[in-house]
Amino acid sequence: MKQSQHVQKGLFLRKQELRKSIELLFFAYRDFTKEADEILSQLGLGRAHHRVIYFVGRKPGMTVSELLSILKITKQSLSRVLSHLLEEEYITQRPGERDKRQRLLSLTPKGVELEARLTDMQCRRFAKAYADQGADAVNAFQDILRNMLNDDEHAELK
Amino acid sequence: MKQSQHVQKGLFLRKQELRKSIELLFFAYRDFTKEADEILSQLGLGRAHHRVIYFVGRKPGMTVSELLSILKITKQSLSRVLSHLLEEEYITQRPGERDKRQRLLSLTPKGVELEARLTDMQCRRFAKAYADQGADAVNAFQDILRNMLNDDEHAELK
DNA sequence: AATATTGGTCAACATAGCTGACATAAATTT
DNA sequence: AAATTTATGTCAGCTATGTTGACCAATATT
Repeated sequence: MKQSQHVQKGLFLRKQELRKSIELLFFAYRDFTKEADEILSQLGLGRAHHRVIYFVGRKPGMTVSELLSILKITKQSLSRVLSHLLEEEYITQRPGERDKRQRLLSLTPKGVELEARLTDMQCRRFAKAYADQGADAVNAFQDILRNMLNDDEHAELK
Repeated sequence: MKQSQHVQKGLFLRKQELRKSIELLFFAYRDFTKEADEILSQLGLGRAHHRVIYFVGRKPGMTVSELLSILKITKQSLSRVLSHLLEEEYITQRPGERDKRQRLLSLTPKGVELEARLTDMQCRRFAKAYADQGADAVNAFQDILRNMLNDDEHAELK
């Protein structure tokens, strides 16, 4: 009986620990995104626009298909956001060289500026969160996040 | 010149590292929530319902105000979700004892069951992510998430 | 020449946020 | 006792971001 109580208590503590992790992730993600969301909303943009600008900024000349497979949203959802970014001249497109159907997407100077502003902001938040931690801690943090990913996807990050 | 190039390169690497963190967080959060979202959508519920069930489950007898201040959404948004959960009998309410205006919220057995199912699932994902890591790593992970929170909020988690 | 791929477009819908205005009941303060 | 604050509800309407399904056009590949 003593033994099973001990096990029970152990499981309970572990469960509490895991619930705390769930909550931390929820609140951390919310606070993390909020700052950028505020800037974006002043510009009449949303988080969906941010994602597009971010990933196009990371890989200029990216195609619509590539973007779709990263974002995992429908063509229609992306199309709405992308047309807006083209109209507002955050993004430019040029036809693919080998395949002329493709639209190779890049940031305009205006897009580069916004991307840098938002990314710098988010990098600063990470830098601050990492500041009092050693290299081992940062690696552990990244490893754990990587472990949370679905195994079958994200080949490039694993 | 050599020196400034070195500094430049250092900054560049650090920036890349921080961008990787941004991406990891984005993908990890997406994969983390997806699993529960699928269950929920089969039941005609969404992530907003999940949050309510989760936090009411964590603290039975919670009031609407408390919930509002945790979730930081508007009364109207919460009201929609909450009425649905009451109708579908995932949640019950009783008037407050000292203050009869309050609605003290609790899970019904049906609500308890769903909460457990979803929380267990998310706990399992964390347990898996923590599995090959030591206690130091787990603590570092949680500390870094805590550092990402806005300082002025989340007194209970800090 | 047939088929597959890349991409766009239209219509309609759902979810989950938001705002503003106003109502009611109960508790607290003056 | 009256006034104010608090906890909550409700109505109407808006926005952002996701969804589905149907269909079209241009271009590549076989």
